[in-house]
Order: sequence, then structure tokens, then C-alpha cells
Amino acid sequence: MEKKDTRSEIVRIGTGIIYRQGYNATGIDTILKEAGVPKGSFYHYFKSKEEFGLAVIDHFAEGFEQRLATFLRDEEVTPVNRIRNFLESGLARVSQNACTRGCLIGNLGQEMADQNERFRERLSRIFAMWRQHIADCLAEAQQAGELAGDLDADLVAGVLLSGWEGAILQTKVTKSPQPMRDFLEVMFSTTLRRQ
Amino acid sequence: MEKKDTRSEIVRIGTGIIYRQGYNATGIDTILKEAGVPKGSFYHYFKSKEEFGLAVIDHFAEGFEQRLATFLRDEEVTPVNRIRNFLESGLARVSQNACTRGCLIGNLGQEMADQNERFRERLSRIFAMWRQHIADCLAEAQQAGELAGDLDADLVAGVLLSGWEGAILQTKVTKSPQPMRDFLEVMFSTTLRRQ
DNA sequence: CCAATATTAGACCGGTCGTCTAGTATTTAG
DNA sequence: CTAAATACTAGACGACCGGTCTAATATTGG
Repeated sequence: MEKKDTRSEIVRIGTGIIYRQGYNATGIDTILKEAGVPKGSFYHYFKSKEEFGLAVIDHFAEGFEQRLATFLRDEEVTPVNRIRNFLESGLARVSQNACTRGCLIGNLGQEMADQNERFRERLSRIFAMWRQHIADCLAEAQQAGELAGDLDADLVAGVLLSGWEGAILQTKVTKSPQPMRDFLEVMFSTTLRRQ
Repeated sequence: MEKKDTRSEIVRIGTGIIYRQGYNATGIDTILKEAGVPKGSFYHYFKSKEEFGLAVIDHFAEGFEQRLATFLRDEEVTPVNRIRNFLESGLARVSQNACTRGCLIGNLGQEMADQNERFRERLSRIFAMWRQHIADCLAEAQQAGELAGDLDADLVAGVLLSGWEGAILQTKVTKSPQPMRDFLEVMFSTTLRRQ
């Protein structure tokens, strides 16, 4: 299928560039040039830049979802440590990128939430899914006696997610992975400690 | 001083617009039109859009700094509750704005950190100052026996700040103040509880 | 071979930033 | 008080880049 190939190539390349530069700062020409696709083709595959942006979000979320599931279903590790492993893998990734980029969904949330309702809705749904995955894992931890049963798993999952996004932002701004490390340490030694 | 008046009017109006729309999405014409200042004046007062952006950051940080200091030096309240009051006043503000805008410094951090080193540095310094204020207040809480002495005040201050920024982002994306409320509840009932 | 579809090419319009020339007000100096 | 220097305003302008569209070309299937 030529069609799908070119289309997903544009999405793949575009995801990387938008990850680095943001949505508004990224021109279509830039993406097409890097993808080696002529400009005229773009509007054959996408109705508008907005439609393309949504496709980028979906593409990224799909990959992320898989990564998250792989970690959180790792039966070889206790539930709380699955979350820890996942977060630490994220920390390693950000460090590898010299503390740039951060999280694409968080970036677009910050940039687009007040600007485009369709983006906002989609991003919100993605965050809700992530949160649900984490909450399930925390509930499992409670059943296994790894975590105090009186905690509200859903509540804590939300705080874990938002706190993590905030730590990623700090890491970007300070250009140091320390904020992410600090968040891990405080979270796992206070809120998520076995008690 | 006519000079200062026009200049600070441009900055004042510009701060509001950039707060709402972000830096890249805001054109100079838009600001000048709303301020009722002709375009020719802009480049008399600012060398470039970048210089202007930095002035906006400084202007905002100045106002914020004062608000923060007012709360954290309120002798009528215990140190931990000063922080709580401050965060709750922020929550009230965001709610009033229908959960839009968030925090200007956080917004610009997300948008500009990877794009402009001068912006990044300035924003990073501002975050560091805020963090220091919070850490001082936490240390005071420890001396007053309001908080466990074995906590690392600086560490917790950083997590509080980054977590708060993350909660603001979630609030923007979900269009609900719940993430900010949840963060408050979890923070003050686990990490910051008297123990 | 023809018709329907997939793809490309590049013109187009509108908006951006930053500059520039002219003109007007205000201050300073003799 | 006048004259010269400075501060500020006015808005047209150019160069550029954004997203979108129409027309031409290639490809496919019947």
C-alpha cells in the first residue's frame, strides 16, 4: 500500500519534529522536506494541519500505551515496582535526550488546551487512560498488601501522573534530571511507601 | 515619565495576551492594537520580540514574587498553612479563569525551554527562587515542630513546586480543578503531614 | 484504451516580524 | 526665548513563511 506508507511516514517524521518544536512552531514544509515528500501531497492525505496534528497524537499515544502496558503487566515484579520501573525508564529516556522534549502529550496539553478544543479533548482522554492503568496497578498493590488499603488508588494515580508531568517540565526548564529523580524519591518514600 | 508609561503598558497588555495564547502564537500587532499603541513605537522601546518576551517574564515574576512573599510571611498562620493558603488561592484563581491559562512561567517553560536558551535560563532562575521561598518556609515549619525534621526541605519544596505545576497542567487539559484539589489533598495528608 | 482514482506541482492569499523614512512632541542649552 | 538635540509616533514596506487550493500528471482497474 503506497498510500498508507507515505501517510504514516509523514506522521512518523512529524511526530518527531512536533515533539522537538511544538505544534505551532512546526511548519508543514519542514516536515515534508525532512520526509522527502512534496508539499502538494500533504493535503491529499490530511484534510488540514489540525487533522494531521490529531493523527500525530494518536500515533504517539498508541506507541506509549504499549510501552506502559508492557511495564505494568510485568508479573516478575511487584505492582509498585512496576510503576517505579516505568518511571525510571522514562527518566532514562529524558536523560538521553539531554533533558529536552519532555512528554509529547504534556507539551501539547500545555500548548493547545486553551487553543483547540479537539486537541484538548483527545489529550484529556489519553491522560485519563494512563491514569486508569496506574490506578489499576495501585489497586493490585493494595490487594497484595504492598500498599495501605485506605489510600484512594484513583486519587493517588492522578497525583502520580500530574506530578510526573510537572517533574518532566522542571527537568526541561532546568536542563537537569534532578527534578524527576527528586519526585521519584519523595513519592516512593512517602505517599507510596508500604505502611 | 511618558516613556515608562507606554513601555509598561505594552508589557502589561502583552503579558495578558501571551498568558492566554502563548509566545509564538502572539503577534506584535495584536498586542499593539489592544494597547492602542502604534506599531512604530514598539521597536523604539524593545530591540526585538525576544527582548520584549523577556520583559514580560520579568514583569510577571515581579508581581508573582510579591504575592508569594505576602502569603509565606503571614505570621498569623503556621508555616505549612501559609503554603496551603497560597496554593488554595492559586486554585481559586484558576477556577475563576474556567481552568484556562494555568501558570505563565510554566506555560513558557514548556513552550520555550527547548527553543530559546535565554528564555530557559530566566524561567529556570524564577523557578529556583520560588522553590527557595517554599524551602525556607518548610524549614521554618520544621523548627516549629510542625513538620518532621528528617525531611529534606529543599527536596520537598522542589517536588511541591513541580507537582503543583503538573496539577495546573492537568487542570487545564481536563478543564476541571479536581487535579489541583487532589494534589493538595495527597500532599498535605501524606508528604507534609505532621508526623 | 478509457475512466476513475491517487498523487504531485506550485501558485496563492494572508499574516508575520522587523525595518525604514517622515513627521511630531519634548527636553536641553546657550 | 530660541534653536538644536533628543524622544517618540506614524504607518507603509519588504521579505518571508504559513496553510490552502486548483490544475496537471501518474497510476490503476475494468
